[in-house]
Amino acid sequence: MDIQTIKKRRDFLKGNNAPYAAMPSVVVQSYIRTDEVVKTDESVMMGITCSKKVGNAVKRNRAKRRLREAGKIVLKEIGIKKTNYIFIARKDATIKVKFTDLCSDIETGIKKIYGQEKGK
RNA sequence: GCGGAUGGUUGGGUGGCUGCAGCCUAAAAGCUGAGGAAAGUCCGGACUCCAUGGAAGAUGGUGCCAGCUAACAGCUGGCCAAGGUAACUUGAGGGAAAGCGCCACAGAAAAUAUACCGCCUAAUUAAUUAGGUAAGGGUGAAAAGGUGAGGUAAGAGCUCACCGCUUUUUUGGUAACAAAGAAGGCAUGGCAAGCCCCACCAGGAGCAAGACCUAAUAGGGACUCGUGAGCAUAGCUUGGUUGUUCCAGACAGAGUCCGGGUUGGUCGCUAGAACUUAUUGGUAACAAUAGGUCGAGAUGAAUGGUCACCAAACACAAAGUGUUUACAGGAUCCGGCUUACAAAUCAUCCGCACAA
RNA sequence: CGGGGCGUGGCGCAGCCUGGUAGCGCGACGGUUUUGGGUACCGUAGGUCGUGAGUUCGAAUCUCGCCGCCCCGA
Repeated sequence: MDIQTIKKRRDFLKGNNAPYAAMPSVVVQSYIRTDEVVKTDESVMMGITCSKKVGNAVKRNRAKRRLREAGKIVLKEIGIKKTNYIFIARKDATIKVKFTDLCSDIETGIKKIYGQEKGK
């Protein structure tokens, strides 16, 4: 499966209105793309947000790397086509938590979002 | 041994599996892949554009002297002052007899001087008045040379000795400055990180600079000014030209508004005032010569995950186990400054104590 | 990459240029007025002036370094 990165600012802003799941180490947002332009592109897209609250440049870089690595592993398993996933790093927790816990947080976060939608 | 001073170095290491970015390639394989501060963005340059060059002013900066440097507010060496027993450290360290301003409160007086308590003389019963004086008291951060002696009605650089100060001469030093001599009898309170004066330096903007490609036969529309025109040959007037003015010079087009398209790609982009070793010159900063080396180039932005062993520190402590390993991540490049930094380590020097 | 501003009682601001006493409004607390509350009046407490140094006799104020926040231009 092909995993692309989200590069446009407006794609991130769409995530603000989308359903989200706040886990101890990460916040997950996700929505299904409906744009005319990206209709032909069926790949899974992943974006990472890492604000200044997380810390200095070293901490932000480390959080981004961990999320990128963990997101890749998880989305290979349960990623849905034509869907955008946004992972937001949290202060201290994203860096300090064990890698396997980070993966499981992302997985349960995604399942939470789409489980709720089906329930409604 | 204890306590200090100065300057420097390292900034955990090795390997396996799996991933990322660049180069190379048809593909694979392979190679390379953050720092001493990459940081803060505080200075200085290179580079690019403003066609170019010069001058002045404004504004800003620097400020003992000499040297180094591409340049600097940097560095090196020296001088002076302050601190320290010392090694050594710190210092925006020119000018207050160019001018303006300020010095709260207290105090007589805060800088053209003046006189509260005093001291002395005269008038005078006392008190007071007139005059002399600035030694003493008191105020203050600071009071118009200091100490001692002479002198005097009491005093006073009034006189003398020493110290300080000013002017000047000589000697040493490239210089800052130092030393010695002579003269003056004291004139010049402090603040310039208040305005200012003097000397020196600086054109502006910044890699989102700038250049090219694509969409695209990319350009179009409106207005204003100019290429020139007017007068009467000469000459005069009139355009913009990176923030002001002027001069030289170059240019033939320039400016404003409306509307349309893009938010893409390529270059700039890393071989350089580079790093390193040796020699020579220099007290040193540094320079020269010779040899060797090539060490990131991303653009929602690359170093991650995991395992094993070793190293150091700490805790529990019999082996061993557990925890920790700082500050911190390139964004055009370089030289500095400032700030942050676990732990380890090297060299030189000083003081005290003890031993020989 | 470049430029500018701010930090002062619990909150919002003066004072800084031109150095010497930190003040105003709201709020807090106590009292008076009222049957009670509000209003009004009187009084009281509360500030390392972001932080570290320097200049000065003396720094919220002047100068430099650092920290935090905000804004602007390309």
